Amino acid sequence: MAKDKQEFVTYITPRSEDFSQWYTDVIKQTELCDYAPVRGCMIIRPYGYAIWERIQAEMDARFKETGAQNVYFPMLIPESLLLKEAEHVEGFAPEVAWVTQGGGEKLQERLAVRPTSETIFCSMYSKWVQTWRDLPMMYNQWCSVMRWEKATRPFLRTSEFLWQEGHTIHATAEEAEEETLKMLEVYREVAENVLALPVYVGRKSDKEKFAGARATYSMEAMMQDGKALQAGTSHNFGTNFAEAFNIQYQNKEGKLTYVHETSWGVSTRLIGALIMTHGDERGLRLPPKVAPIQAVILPIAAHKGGVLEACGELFGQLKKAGIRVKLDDRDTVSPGFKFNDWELKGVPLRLEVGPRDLENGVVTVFRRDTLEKFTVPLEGIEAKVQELLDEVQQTLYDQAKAFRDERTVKVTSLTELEAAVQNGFAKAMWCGDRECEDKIKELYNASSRNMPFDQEGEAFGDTCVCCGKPAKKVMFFAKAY
RNA sequence: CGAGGUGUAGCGCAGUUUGGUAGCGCGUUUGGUUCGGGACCAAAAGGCCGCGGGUUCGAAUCCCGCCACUUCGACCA
Repeated sequence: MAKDKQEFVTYITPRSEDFSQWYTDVIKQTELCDYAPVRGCMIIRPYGYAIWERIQAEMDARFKETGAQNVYFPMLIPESLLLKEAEHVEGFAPEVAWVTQGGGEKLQERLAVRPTSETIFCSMYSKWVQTWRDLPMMYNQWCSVMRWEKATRPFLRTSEFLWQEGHTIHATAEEAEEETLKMLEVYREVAENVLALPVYVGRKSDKEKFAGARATYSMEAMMQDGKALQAGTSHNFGTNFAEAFNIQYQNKEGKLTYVHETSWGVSTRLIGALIMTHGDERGLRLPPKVAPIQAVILPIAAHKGGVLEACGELFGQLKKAGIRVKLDDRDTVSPGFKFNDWELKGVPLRLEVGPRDLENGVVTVFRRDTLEKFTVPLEGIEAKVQELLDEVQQTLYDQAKAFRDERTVKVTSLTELEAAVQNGFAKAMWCGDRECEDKIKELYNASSRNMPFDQEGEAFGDTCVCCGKPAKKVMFFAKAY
């Protein structure tokens, strides 16, 4: 035991030095995932999957409240189906993986490994929908999709990724738009209240919208290197797909009418967002509401009498109070190792129980968010832990929001925009022309993110940041993942 | 797909310039002492040096080809 080693030693690359390397280090050391022996694919390991399960649980409960039902559709989509909607094909064709052979025989028609499932949902809608009484139909599926990405990065962009895709059809344009916005709001609420990720919600430009959509809405989060991460999307397709797939119902007047369709999705990318938003020099910091382990109990000098017993009792108390708690009673590693291990893994609270604590009837608590260490009486510990968890949740959100707000800059010239996107978001007035988006991308490698809903209230000028022509749109620009 | 970079023990790397038969740190195994911030001592195990070909008495090292990974661009949840 080296007594002189009092200071915390980091084993990961500092964020400030190389953010990418820091991200890679954190992922590796926390054992969230590993690279698979398959091009661009990753293996999600137990700890990473546990986080995904928490996200799933929170999302799924809300989906059900909105009336969406879970279903499962096939992974393979016949080429003819995929080709039916022109814009959709054009958008996805470059990144589709194909199955051309089965059981040693060449297939008559090749099958796409789904990059997304609109087309196969549509093929079924056309059979299922007869009358206005059948509407709306609201489905969701948890599955994986595959996109043959050129450059991949764990959780942020992999060839295959886990996600949730909701697909709904409605009788009217109004209902479809309402659904699209409602689901975006569900995403925002989970992102901010559960994941502690402050997001900007708004509408995508035509350039950036989903292939085949009439309108795409997104939530955009800011990572600690100032880059934007699209953390969830909700699309309104209008009757685009309905026309291509002939999805019609008989309305109350007995007239055949096209349905209005939506889809919405979030993916394991949210885990990447958690890491890149909350992580620090010691690794991951998980908001208590998504943390698979909210508090870890560490026995100190466990070989001494009474310590393990006290830990076991504390564990039982907290578990009974509904806290996701873990007792780390490994006798193979030192307490110092465990401190670092759980800090790296982002567990919000650490409860140390040693002989000294027992003498005083307290536990030593360490907050992962503020790195504060203090003692708390064993008496009434459940309530105190719950209170601390709530505080950590709030602090992480507040820190992330302060960071984002500070780095979101209103700009009125390209010079200002260039400076702003170096370490955050530029909020600018924009004429709405594709040419200006392209130019900003070309010059500064920044893309349009989305337009806030309250355009009137947010406006701060009337000329385009790029071309100087009249502009009514407020748009966020940023470098993006 | 364009431009770089890297492939050597589970992980991180040195060795390649100037060819001579495989090294370091961490981890792992065994034993002992430890335990309030990544413990210490001792011993041990672990290699198709990315793949294929060539040059050479001899190749991790030189030459040719391929593959994989990776960074930055273009494309994307």
